[in-house]
Amino acid sequence: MIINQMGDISNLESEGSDTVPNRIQDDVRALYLFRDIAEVTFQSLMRASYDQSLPQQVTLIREGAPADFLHIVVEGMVELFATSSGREVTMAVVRPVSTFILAASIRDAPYLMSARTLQRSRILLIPSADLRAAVASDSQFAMNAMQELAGCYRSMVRHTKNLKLRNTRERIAAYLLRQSRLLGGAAGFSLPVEKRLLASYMGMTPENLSRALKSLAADGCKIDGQRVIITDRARFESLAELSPMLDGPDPVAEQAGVSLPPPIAELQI
Amino acid sequence: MIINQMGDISNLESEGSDTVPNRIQDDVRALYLFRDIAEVTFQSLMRASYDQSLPQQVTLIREGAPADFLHIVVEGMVELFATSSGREVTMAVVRPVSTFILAASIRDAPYLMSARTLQRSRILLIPSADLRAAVASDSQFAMNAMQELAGCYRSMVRHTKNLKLRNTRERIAAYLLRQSRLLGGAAGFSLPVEKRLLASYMGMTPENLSRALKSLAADGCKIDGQRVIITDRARFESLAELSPMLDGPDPVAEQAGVSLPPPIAELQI
DNA sequence: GGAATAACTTGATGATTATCAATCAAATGG
DNA sequence: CCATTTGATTGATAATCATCAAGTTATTCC
Repeated sequence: MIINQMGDISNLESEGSDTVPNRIQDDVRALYLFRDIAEVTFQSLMRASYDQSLPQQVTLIREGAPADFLHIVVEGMVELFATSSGREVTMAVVRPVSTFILAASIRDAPYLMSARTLQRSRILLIPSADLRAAVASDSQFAMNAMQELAGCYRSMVRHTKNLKLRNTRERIAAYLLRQSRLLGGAAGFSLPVEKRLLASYMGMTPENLSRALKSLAADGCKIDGQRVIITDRARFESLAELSPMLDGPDPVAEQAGVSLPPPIAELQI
Repeated sequence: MIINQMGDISNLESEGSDTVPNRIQDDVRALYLFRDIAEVTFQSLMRASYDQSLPQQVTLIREGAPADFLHIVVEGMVELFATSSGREVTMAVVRPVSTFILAASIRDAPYLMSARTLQRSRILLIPSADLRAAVASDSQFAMNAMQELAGCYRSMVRHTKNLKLRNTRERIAAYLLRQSRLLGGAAGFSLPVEKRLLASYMGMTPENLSRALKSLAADGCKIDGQRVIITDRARFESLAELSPMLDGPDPVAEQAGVSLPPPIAELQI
């Protein structure tokens, strides 16, 4: 295990796969990537993998480093971000149970994003070499990886289109309406991540996000802290102008570590 | 053949695959996607495919339509673009020999981008159903598709990082320096596409591109029409600040229809 | 619980970028 | 070849967005 090269990881608990609990194996098995693959393939991956618990605010991947592991978030929350000359932007936030940086592992190429824990997290690390061997030997696994990567690509295309075709206010409105739709059209929900991450993901400053959110009250959407309430759906929808080509539904975005988590539903009282 | 549904395609010459010339088959065969796949797989795809010649300015794909075909540009030039409420942005420009919209074909999902010819073009259409069947039956083909899609995803991640981490001027400088690097560090070259397309691809208006290009003369890069001359490499490099994580090299971008074409080299006299 | 930290908000200001309008240059099509 | 169209440039202006500098609220951690 070469984790300690990374410097700022301490207190880690790495263990052979025989210690990956069944509960976790079941969760991982349910991921699209592993669906219907041969049991022997899956077991060999589990056996080769490392299960580590990390505190909050630990950098587990630095962009540019060789992609030695496919990562799977089992507990907690991980931010994927990118940096350049001092600036930093959020590229995705990953919640359980999801893989991330599949593409780098498959291509045996350097990571294009960095990753840090936003909470105490439990991460399963599958060595990329084992992953590639498994993909080469199990054609169902190869098909799954192919489908997943095609989906990742399409999610990123959507994200790029959003950035280029909509301005700040439009991006926010569309995002909020998509969140509502993910909950079956719920009028109220809570934002899944801090606003600073949301702002960075959507390509704007926290200040502008704050102002824009406030201004949306006049268009049928009220925000109070983390809570969002769509007060005038018709009005808000006409503002947001959702379109299937920009706004999905996107079946892959959930599990593949390419966007933000789904919203948090209201408690039914 | 259902092409005529598309409305604005006329004068097309669709033909059975027995008429796809060997020269073209050889070019297609050389694409990474088809490398080392079984001859029977390749031949069945060629037999199922349509070879069409299209005039300039023909829309061959509309976003939202089902992805009935994988496209391969054999001659000419094709623009991939996206639209939303009246606005339109260039997502890629594809030159021979390259595939495009592989992800939609593989996923059997709607196209996320539209496509139109920028010149008189020759396009090979491979029915997506045949493509998926071939991928399912030929594991080498599946591996190639998987690798290609991983590369497409990574190219799009790079593009998104560029949009979010750099301002207009920085994006332009980095782009020009990348172009130079593609020609082995050539000081002079020509832009591969019209500036309006370049501007839109990089997420800015033609006016701003024009102004920024002019201003770069003071930083070591002179632009005259389509011609670019890096006059002070050291100075220009320190401005552009290329980084491997944003600027590649990106081995996939070439053949997969996810970015702009390479620059045009100077004639050696 | 209360201090300390971090996140969020708000206002003022400035930089960046888009839009509009006009001109100029280049390419296209009879 | 010339007329027409399309693309590129330039200047003036406006909109958008970022930055800076407070404040305020919320969270975290003894």
